[in-house]
Amino acid sequence: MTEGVSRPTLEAVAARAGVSRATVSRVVNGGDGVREPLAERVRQAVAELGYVPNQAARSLVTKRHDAVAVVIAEPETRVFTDPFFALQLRGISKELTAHDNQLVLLLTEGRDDHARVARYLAGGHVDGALVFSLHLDDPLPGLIHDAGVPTVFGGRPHWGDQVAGSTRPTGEDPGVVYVDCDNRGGARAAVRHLVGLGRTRVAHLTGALDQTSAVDRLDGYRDVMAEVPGGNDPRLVVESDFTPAGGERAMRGLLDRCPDVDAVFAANDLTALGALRVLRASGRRVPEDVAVIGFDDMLPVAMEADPPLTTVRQEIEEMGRLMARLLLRGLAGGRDRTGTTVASAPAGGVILPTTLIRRASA
Amino acid sequence: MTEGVSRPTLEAVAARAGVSRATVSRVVNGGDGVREPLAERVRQAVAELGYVPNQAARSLVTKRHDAVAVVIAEPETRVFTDPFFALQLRGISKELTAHDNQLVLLLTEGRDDHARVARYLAGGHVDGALVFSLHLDDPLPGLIHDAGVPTVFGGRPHWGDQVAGSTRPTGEDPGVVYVDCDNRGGARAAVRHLVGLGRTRVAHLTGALDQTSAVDRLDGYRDVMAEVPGGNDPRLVVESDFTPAGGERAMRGLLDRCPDVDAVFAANDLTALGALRVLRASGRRVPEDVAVIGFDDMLPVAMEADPPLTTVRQEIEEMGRLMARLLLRGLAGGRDRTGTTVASAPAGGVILPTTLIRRASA
DNA sequence: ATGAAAGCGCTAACAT
DNA sequence: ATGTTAGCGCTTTCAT
Repeated sequence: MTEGVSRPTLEAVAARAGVSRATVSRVVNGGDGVREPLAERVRQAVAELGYVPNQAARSLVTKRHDAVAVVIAEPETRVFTDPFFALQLRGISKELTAHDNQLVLLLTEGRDDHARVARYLAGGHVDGALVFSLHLDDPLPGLIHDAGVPTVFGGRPHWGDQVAGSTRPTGEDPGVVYVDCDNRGGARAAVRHLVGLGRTRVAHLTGALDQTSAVDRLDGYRDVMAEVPGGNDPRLVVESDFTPAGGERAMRGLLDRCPDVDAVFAANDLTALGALRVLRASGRRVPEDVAVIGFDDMLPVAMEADPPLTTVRQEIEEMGRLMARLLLRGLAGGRDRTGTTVASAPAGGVILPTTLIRRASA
Repeated sequence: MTEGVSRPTLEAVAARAGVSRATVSRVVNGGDGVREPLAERVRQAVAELGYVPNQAARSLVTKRHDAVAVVIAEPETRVFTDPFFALQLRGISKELTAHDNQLVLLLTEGRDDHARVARYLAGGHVDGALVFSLHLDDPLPGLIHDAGVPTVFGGRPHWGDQVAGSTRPTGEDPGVVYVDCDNRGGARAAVRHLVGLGRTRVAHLTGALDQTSAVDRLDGYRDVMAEVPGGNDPRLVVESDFTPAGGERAMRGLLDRCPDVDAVFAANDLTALGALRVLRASGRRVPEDVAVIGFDDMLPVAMEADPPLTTVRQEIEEMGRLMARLLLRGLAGGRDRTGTTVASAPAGGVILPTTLIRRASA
């Protein structure tokens, strides 16, 4: 661990090139309005001295940081057993990098961290925030909103959508920007596929219902089942929690109450995995006796399952990219001279499509 | 996406409290040498105005950033199908947060990104770096070393350890600090367990051998097998790549050449998963006919495998914490008045122990 | 113990 | 087109 000596400043470059600081600054920041021979001399000096601008000094005057925070609020362990966030991060990172922005990662483990994050965001260290908050009762979105930082949410946030039955939730804050996948549409496609297979007793193992994704998938299931004769048997819906253990539990309960079930739509791949195991243990064959579909296309789980899982894929990385792009666009487009951000990002949500991936389980 | 108005400055707080800027600064930074009544007035003003220090201005004078970069160099997809980095990140984040440091995440996808990262690090935006680079031929560690930023590596880096047979690799750069798990010892424990079970034909499916972890695990396997009669049959070692598909391929090859194999130590859980499937397809029972052990204790893979996987667990999150702690300690301890870092972090590597987790597969 | 003042390195008016 | 200059908000001597 060695420390370099103090780095050259604009001043030093200016001296070396025999110009003023302002000229160097111009060249370094794009070089408009500097004649070529001079600009070249400056670039020379920059290269020779290995000059790198001091970001702190720059931010101090520009009030820009070229940095955005990624806030992941997840007290549960799910984040860390699921490549979901890793993929989102990759997408975000790629997009940010392409626009010379840095990614400041803020992980929160619970209530205590919320204050810290809110303070950081309110402190104006970053130009904007990308926020993941999966739980309906999470105060973080509100805190962040109050912090007044331009924000894009990952996954539909909960505000004011008590009416779970509507396609576009009522009371949605028009100023809130978010990116999500088409949970409801994906669920519909899955259940339709099952019904199309001729299955008549199609069950649903839900996700944790304090997350909008779980609610939306349940809604999608109901959309289709409402049109199927005998499809609204409430016993076919079992609440679970997105985990394999939860999937097992739910599947066992389901088998008890509805031994005649011939298809299962699980809220995610992990849940499907648990269901698969219980089905196997019960002597049922998949997909012959019971067809199973998951959600996420979480690799390697889906592909390595036995049998390989038919599932609804969401383009996770693309969601990340999109979030970053929306935020950056908002930042670039915004800000009139009073410092107020001009509305330029699309308000409301952007929903990415899902695709049904057919493998062996359904 | 709304923008707040400009935030209060030190000046404003000073005016409000009726003191000088210097006094406010003292209170904000710990408050030594300010008498209580006055200090309290300042704290009042800070609270009333909701003052948060401007980090850019502060960094400009202190030359500290209270931020460290986490560099993850991983062109492969492995990072994103494996909760490994997510867990490390969590550990790092916790430790950093506890010391009021921010985490700047730098993901690299290939050579192009290396220059960018090197520039960023050399640019003095962060106080130090935590670097993950899994591949032996990766130029990044070298670049980072040249950048002169205090650094702690995750996983033993490759420099000068061509002599794979020694416990402490010769030629190890004494200035390099890294944290790793005891890959070799863990491998030994796994293989010893297999041998203790009475297995005589114990095979090893290696990881990608351009990664030190794979090499070390192979070495551990060889350590034990060298003492077993007939243990150095080269056909029992099959090169693989840490993926399930690779595990399948390797296992098939192994079965062809050594149908009498009765135990397999896979370089990681994913590889074991592939092996498990091939074994099942070949009609062999696990563990009765062939015992299988993995490495990582990667959940949910290991626990949800069929049968649940006996494996070598490494404390991934703890490794992350430790890396951060070492870096921070080096930063805090270091720096005499000339700005040169005083050696205070332990040179060389810190190796965390592994534990064998017994489940059903061996 | 407190205040006054000098920058940290940079950008952005404003001159020329 | 280029140079001069005034800060950005903070910490840190140096006086008092």
